[in-house]
Parts: sequence; structure tokens; C-alpha cells
Amino acid sequence: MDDLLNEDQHDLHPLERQVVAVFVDGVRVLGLPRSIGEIYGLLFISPTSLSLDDLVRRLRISKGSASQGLRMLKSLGAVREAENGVERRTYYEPAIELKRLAGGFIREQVRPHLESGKTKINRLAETARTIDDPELRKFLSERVERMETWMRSGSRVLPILQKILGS
Amino acid sequence: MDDLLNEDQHDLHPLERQVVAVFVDGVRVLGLPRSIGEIYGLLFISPTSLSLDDLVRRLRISKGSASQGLRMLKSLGAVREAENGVERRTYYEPAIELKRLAGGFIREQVRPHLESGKTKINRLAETARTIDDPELRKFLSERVERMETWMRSGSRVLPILQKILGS
DNA sequence: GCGTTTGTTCAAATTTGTTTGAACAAACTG
DNA sequence: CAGTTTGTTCAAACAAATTTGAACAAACGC
Repeated sequence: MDDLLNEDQHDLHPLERQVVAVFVDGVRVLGLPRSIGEIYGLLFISPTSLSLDDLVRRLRISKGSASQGLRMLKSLGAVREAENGVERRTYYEPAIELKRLAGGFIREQVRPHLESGKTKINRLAETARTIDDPELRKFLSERVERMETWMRSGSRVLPILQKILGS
Repeated sequence: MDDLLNEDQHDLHPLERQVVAVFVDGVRVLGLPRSIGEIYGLLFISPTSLSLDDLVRRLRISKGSASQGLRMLKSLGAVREAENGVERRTYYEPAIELKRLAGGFIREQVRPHLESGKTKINRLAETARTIDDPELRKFLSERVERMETWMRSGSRVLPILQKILGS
């Protein structure tokens, strides 16, 4: 069956292109690869769920890209597999609640970095204590303390962020 | 005069290396180049302000990198020029208030993208109205409306974020 | 079992982004 | 003014990240 906007083998409809471009830009800000934006963008603007093969054909990307992209989008909770009765092929649809999207990004991309940062700063505090000169040691410890404060602020802000975006 | 941790031409002290590594990681999460993290990191942990040439020698980066890095850090409000009496050379010191750092990042990196995103979505809404099929047009308009809602949430969240990080 | 469909993996190719360094400009000095 | 110091610019070199595509595996149908 033909797509409502385009025959399968044809180029993207201008609207689809525009939407994909917006998401490509969007994910770049978040530090994610462009294929992620293309895939999510097309799913987002498609009235029907799409298969991996649909994405490969419509976006003209490789199967490898589509497969890896979908994997990451699933891990972010940004796409889910659609219910499909007898069909073997799996179809995907986008999660469209900002809360869910932000939550996934924070869980997968932000928190891990925050945690590893805290660990490194703890080690760093150790090193600072080994400095001989008392005045210098004091200065360094203050700076390290400052970094610890930043991390705490970061941790505090995430749940609030999620809360606001969920409304 | 010698640095308190290292002679100028020597390698970074382990503590300095660790701090620089933390900031290199940190800025990568924010999508900024590693040299930015190196420069800010060394400034952050240095008891005295540093010149461009200090950064070149200590970090073993090119003058070009240091110059461009400092420019970006200044535009982000993350470093400022230190007062220096008669000296011609300018010395730099880091801004260390999270509020200021986050504010600069939001102003320079986040807001511009939000704004251009809004513009693109407006154009996109135009395109959606040109779709003939009424049912499809309704679906597309809803999705576009959803994107507009996201942008509004984004705009609402930024000041709140800044407020929280400033305390 | 054998061919087909669907999807994954990963090394190599490609693309994108960063850094370098040489040329240049500006500000000062003797 | 000629030489020195300090810093900027930008094309080319390089490095890092992404994408490709071919090989592979799993699940199915005949």
C-alpha cells in the first residue's frame, strides 16, 4: 500500500523533509547523530508505523544505520515497536510525550556522565589532599569543593526538569 | 616566576591532568570541543591567572587553538580578562559561578537553536495547511502543534533552570 | 534441507569537526 | 622606522564520529 504522502520509492514530501530537518538539527544540539534525527523525524510525521525497510527506502540510509539508529531510539524510549498481528516484520512508532523523551535522554545520556563525573571528582579530592603547601592545598580544595557543589546542583535539577517537562 | 605546581615547560601535575580530564569530558557532553575543556580546566585549577602563551606551553596546544578557545570561552562568559597593571600581555581567569556558566551556555548555545527551531516549525505549519486530504491534514497539524508545545516547554524551562542553578 | 525474509554486526570508507601552523595585523619599544 | 611581542585568521592536515555494505545469524515457509 502506498504511503499517503509518497510512493515508497519516491523522495520525501516537502513537509516530511522539513520535519526531518528540524529533528536532525534538534538531535545535533543533543549530541546525537543525524540518522537518529532522520529516523525519529520521519516516524514522527508518518500517520502509519514504519518498518526498518521503510526507513531505509524513504530516507535512503543503509540498513546498518537504520538498525543502529532504531536501537538507540529504543534505548532512549523514543520509539517503540507497534503491535502487528501476523506480520513478521516489526513496525515502529514514535513516543511523542516530551516527558518520556526528556526522561529517556536524561536517563541514558545525562545521568551516566553525572555519575562518572562525581567519581572522578572524588578521586581528585584525594589528590588535592596530598599537596604539601598548605595555602595551595586550601585553594585547590576549595575549587574541588566547588565542583562537588556543581554536581549536586546538577543532580537536584534533573528531577525538577522532568517534572516541568511533564506538564 | 614558576608556577606553584609546575615549572612552565614541564608536564601538567597529576592533579591538573585530572581536573583537565574532568572538564574535557564535561564539555564533550555539552557538544563543545576538547580544547575548550582543557583551557577552562587549567584556568579553573590554577591559583594565578594565565596568559594565552601559558596555555599553549602548559597544554601543548597551538596558538590558534588557544586563541579560538579563549574567544569562545569569553563569549560564553566562562573566562574573563584579569586586571593586569602595566603588562601588555592579557591574563585570563575563569568564571566559577555555576549560574554564570549555565547562563552563558543557555544564551549562546541553547536559545539560538530554540529560536531557529520555532521559526522552522512555523514554516512547517504553513506547509501542513497545504495538504489536500482533510484527515491527513488534521493528523499533520496535530503533530506540528505538538512540536510547538515542546518549544514552549523549552522556553519556559530555561529561566527556571537558571534560577535553580543560581542557588 | 534449502531458499527467502528480516534484522544485526563490525571493519572500512566516508563525513564531519577540530587542531595546527604559517601568514598576517596591531600595539608597543628602542 | 625596524624589530619584537602578542594575538588573530583561515586553509590544510588531522582526528573523531558516523555511515556504509557485506558477511552473518535467526526465523520462517516450502
